[in-house]
Amino acid sequence: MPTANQTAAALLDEYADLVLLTGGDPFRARVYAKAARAVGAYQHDVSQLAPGSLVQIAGVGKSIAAKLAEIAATGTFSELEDLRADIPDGVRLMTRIPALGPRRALQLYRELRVSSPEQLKTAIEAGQLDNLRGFGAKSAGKLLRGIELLESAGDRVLLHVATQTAESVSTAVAAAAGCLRIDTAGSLRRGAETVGDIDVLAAAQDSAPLMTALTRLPESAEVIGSGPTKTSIRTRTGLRVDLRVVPLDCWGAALQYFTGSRAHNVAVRELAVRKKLKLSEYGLFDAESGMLIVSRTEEEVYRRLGMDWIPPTLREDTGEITAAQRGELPVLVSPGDIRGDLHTHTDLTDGTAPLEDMVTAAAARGYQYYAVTDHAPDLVMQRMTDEKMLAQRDQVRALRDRVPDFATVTLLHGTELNIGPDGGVDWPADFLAGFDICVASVHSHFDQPRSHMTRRFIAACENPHVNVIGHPLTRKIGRRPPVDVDLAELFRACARTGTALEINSHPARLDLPSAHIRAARDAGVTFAIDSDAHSLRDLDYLRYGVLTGQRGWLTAEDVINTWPLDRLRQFLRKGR
DNA sequence: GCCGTTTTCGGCCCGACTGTTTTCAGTCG
Repeated sequence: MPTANQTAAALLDEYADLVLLTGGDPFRARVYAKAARAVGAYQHDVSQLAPGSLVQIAGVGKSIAAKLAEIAATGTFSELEDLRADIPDGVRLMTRIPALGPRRALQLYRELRVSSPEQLKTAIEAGQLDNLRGFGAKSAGKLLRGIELLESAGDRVLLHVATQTAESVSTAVAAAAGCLRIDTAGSLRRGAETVGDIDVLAAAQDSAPLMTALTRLPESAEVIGSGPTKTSIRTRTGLRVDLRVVPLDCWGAALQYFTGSRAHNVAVRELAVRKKLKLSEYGLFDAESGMLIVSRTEEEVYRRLGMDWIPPTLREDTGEITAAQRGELPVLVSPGDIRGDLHTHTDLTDGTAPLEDMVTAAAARGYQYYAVTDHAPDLVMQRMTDEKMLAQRDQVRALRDRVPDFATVTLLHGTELNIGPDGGVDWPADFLAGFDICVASVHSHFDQPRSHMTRRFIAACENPHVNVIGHPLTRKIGRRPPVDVDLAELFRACARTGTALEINSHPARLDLPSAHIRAARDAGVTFAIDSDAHSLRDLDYLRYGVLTGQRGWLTAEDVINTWPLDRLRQFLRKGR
């Protein structure tokens, strides 16, 4: 996705927020927020498009097209600057405090001149909210806790952390009396990169025992709210968990609704309205008579709306609804399609488990092939040498011959090369030729300017022994930004040279990110979904990479480690 | 501000919970 699109999307989004904050038309704000999403996900660079082409983007009309053109020319647009002058940036930040929305943030600014979370904290402590209409003692306490939460930052957690919490909550609630069914919904079910809160859906006649099971969890630190259909807690680690309980009869409609995303749901509901129907978490109804039509399964709900069932990982309102209506949804890559892992480490470098243990675990997972790819000498702290690498190769060959232990899994000996500042790698061609597979990754010099970084990656792709570019953007979620590389150029180079891009499955990486995968696939790139395991447990991270690939609309055909070994080997020869 | 298998104007997704007020607005998902 072009960077210019992200910039333009952020400005449109900010404008939508400021419209709400200044008491403007909420429908106008929604239109801008919707246009921001569409621009952010658009495949072409909006700064290079004429207004006539800009209106092709869903949700962009003449007026927003003009603003996009203004952004391309000046980096901003005048209406946004007017609102920015009207209201301090801190007021927008105040709306990120839980329980404080645009209306009351504006009230606080107008009546108390409070314009940041810090100032709000001071004002509450000074008792300035006591005489403010609409604010009571409870509001003050709630806002104070909300400000603390905002200050403690880290408001979203990585996928594996959320998964663990969700599984522990689900186990406890499922054991409550009368729980008929339970599943995780929300962004976790959609396989999003990070999770802000955990949504669990359960079915029961009587919800009370389930709600009690949730609030009495040992990890529950605070009950945020509790009613007959919905209870919310905050865990000791600060993670919010929402439990919704519905009758079994409306399971499908409820699961559809609570899975989201919000953008997807809004689009689906608008579609329902156009068909004279009404969709809620309780079912799909005839709008006029109020008669229930379907509600038991998601498949029925989507079918009755005139489309195929949409996998949760696609539900982001980025074209999946149209594709489902036309019966053109891709058959997504699934965990069962994965025949092997092509990027793993052992304790020869920075892994924690010995070769044989890793191979045993891989065989137990039913893999048909498995590549050992320890680090190469240029990462000096790994202390790799030619001799150590060749000795490992002998060990791998010996294990390969140990029938019947490893008769079912073909072992590949590989390495994870380091892409140096100028695109060179650790070894010359004759030594590289001895490997079955070479992954190559950037591990340093992250701040090179775009043109240099792009040349660096392309040089690696053009190396006839480099098969996979590992964690291409080298970002770490919430900790290290992505490198600045011309992605369109990189994708072209990968397609041209027969080099796959990795989808690194580590939950802190998820790299290549799903936002870029579709564009890469459209450019003819193939992918390797790898665990980059440094321990036995890490092998299981592969499932997060599969979710990421699904979010990028990938089929098994797009992923080289779903291919049979013969076809994979031919790809790894890279035309040599 | 956008959009049309009712429409070029008049709509724009829907419901639960909370706090404060006393019938409802604001916030959230």
